[in-house]
Amino acid sequence: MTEKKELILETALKLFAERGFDTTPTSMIAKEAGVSEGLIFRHFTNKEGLMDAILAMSEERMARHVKSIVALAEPLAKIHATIELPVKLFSEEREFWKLQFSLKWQKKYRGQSYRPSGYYLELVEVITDAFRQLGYAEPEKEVLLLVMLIDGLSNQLMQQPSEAFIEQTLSFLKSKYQLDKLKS
Amino acid sequence: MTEKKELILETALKLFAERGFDTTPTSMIAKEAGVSEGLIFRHFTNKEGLMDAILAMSEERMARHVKSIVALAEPLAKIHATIELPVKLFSEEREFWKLQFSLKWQKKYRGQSYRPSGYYLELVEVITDAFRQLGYAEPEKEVLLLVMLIDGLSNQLMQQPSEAFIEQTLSFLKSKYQLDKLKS
DNA sequence: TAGTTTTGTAAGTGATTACTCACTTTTAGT
DNA sequence: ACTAAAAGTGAGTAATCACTTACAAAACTA
Repeated sequence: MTEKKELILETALKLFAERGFDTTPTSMIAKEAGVSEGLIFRHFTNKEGLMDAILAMSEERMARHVKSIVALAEPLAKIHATIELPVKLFSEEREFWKLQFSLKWQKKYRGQSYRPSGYYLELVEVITDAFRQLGYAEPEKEVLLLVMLIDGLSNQLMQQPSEAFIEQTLSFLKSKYQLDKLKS
Repeated sequence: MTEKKELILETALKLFAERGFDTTPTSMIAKEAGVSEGLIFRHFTNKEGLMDAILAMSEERMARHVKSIVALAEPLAKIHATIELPVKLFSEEREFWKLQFSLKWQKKYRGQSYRPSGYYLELVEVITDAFRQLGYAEPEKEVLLLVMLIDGLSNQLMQQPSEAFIEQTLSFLKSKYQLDKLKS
């Protein structure tokens, strides 16, 4: 990976997240990155190839996050870490994950990288087990609920990313998943 | 509203939902609707004007749904109806609401019609009150939780719209909001 | 150092796109 | 029936876009 290739990748990511894939011309990416437009096509073949490279990065980063959750010992810690995941994601690389989430609604990319991939299935499995260990009656459904909650939380974070709001919401959510709550 | 104007609106809605705003040329809309391309601009000035007209429809339809929820007598019925809202939306006019949700992530339209508008604020207020009546300790936060849940549910419905799945999920969610559950 | 591959550039190019314009047809008010 | 406004058409047009090509510089290999 040469310096300029990486620069193109980062610039494209930033611009795609800010303005969307279709509304960001390759000429703009080149200009912003300070390289010739042709270089984009030398390295990534297509505009779509550029996006695919970004998506591959996403896959890797997410896999790392999931790995760290799976490594936790306590089932409750795993669940809490999962709740915290979107906050962590956005605080670290906001634009990057924003792009990921917006892609869910684009037909073009829903078939490829967003289809439940390895790390997602692993996380679901691990969290199901965590619920089971905690004595929940319907662990599979609880996972689904948690997934929905996290999706919704991500949406909220995009629209209201204030520190205070995040803190409040997180602690409220965690209080819903505590040892002394009923498990029906 | 002439017949052809309405035809343009419906066709554009369908195509925008299927293929996205930016990747749907006005020429395609005209061809599919069986009208001349110029007519689109006569009626809606811009391609963006066409989208604005669609967004205005959305506002109206959503307002109707909210009104019917607000009209319910029992607080629990209001909450359950809110949970059912996304299912109702998607079963009735899938493409239409899909477009709405995808727009949340587009900068262009986030400032305009998607900003918490009248009906949304009213619904939040009413549901907050419902939680209060049911004796929940923190009704404001419960509403937020419910909003996130509904966002997440909408996401799920887009990816897995099978009847059985919807039915299961709905009844599970409703069971979480029952009179005999604790309200901490 | 000679030769080869890789990285980089600048200037196109054809296709597509949103939008315009000159014009005709239909509708509606009096 | 006359007329003015509104609805509708079809053939442009300028601009933009993804991508190509011919070529040069740099980096690697022997």
